[in-house]
Amino acid sequence: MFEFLNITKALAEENRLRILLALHGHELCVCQIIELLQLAPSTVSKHMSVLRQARLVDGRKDGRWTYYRLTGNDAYPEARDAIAWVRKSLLKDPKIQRDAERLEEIMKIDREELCQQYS
Amino acid sequence: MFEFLNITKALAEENRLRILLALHGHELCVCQIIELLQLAPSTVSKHMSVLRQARLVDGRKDGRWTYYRLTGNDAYPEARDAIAWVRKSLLKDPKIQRDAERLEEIMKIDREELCQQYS
DNA sequence: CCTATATTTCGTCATATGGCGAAATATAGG
DNA sequence: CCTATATTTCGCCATATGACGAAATATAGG
Repeated sequence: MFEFLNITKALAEENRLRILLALHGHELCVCQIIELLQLAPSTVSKHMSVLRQARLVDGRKDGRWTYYRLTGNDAYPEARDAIAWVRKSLLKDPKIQRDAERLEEIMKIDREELCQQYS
Repeated sequence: MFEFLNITKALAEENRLRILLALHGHELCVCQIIELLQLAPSTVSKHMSVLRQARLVDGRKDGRWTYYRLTGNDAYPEARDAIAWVRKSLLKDPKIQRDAERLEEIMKIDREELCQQYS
């Protein structure tokens, strides 16, 4: 129950849902998520920690950057099902579609250049 | 997005999850849910209104009593999938199993007798 | 070792939410 | 119409949470 509640609470916030959808199919570094959501680094970091606690995402540190990805298939079943349900439910949502478009642009930007804006 | 968030927020609270699980397979009147959760009538009523707003449950007034049931198959797909996911994830949870046992006892109690305790 | 920089942690503030009791509402039954 | 009763609405309080900026941490690269 406790672990399941970690998941539902993690899903009960718009920005975290946007992050989950943005992470589909590739990992992202924190500054890319910051750029997408236009939130303070500390805020995004907190969201990532909530998502990680719920075991919906996993983080990997590489040099100065931290990359997050969906736990996906290697996740435990509740998390995997959750991600599938969220994706199915929101894929056609206008805000999510706009995010997907913006994300394509963001991923084209050189990471050095992108990150320097926020620290 | 707004409607989906209504669902995830409704699911992000332990007592509401217990209510959803308790409603599987039959409708319940408010005083039965009060007895199960041991919460004040006003608190339960608020929870039911949150669940109803999320279109996870539906209420039907019959005389002095209000009966709630899962929207289930006639629900819109996001709600139906949510209920199935929650059920699958929590069916074996100890607290939920104890609820199921207690609920069997509660449903044996005459409704007149049960309700009079709380108003 | 020193500096720059990416991220996290911490403290604070404003708002949201769960809980209750009191009052309001609705209905059954005299 | 009056009373009893099931439920909801409202107002209040305590706690949880999202937001930020400042400080702390970790790492790359001189």
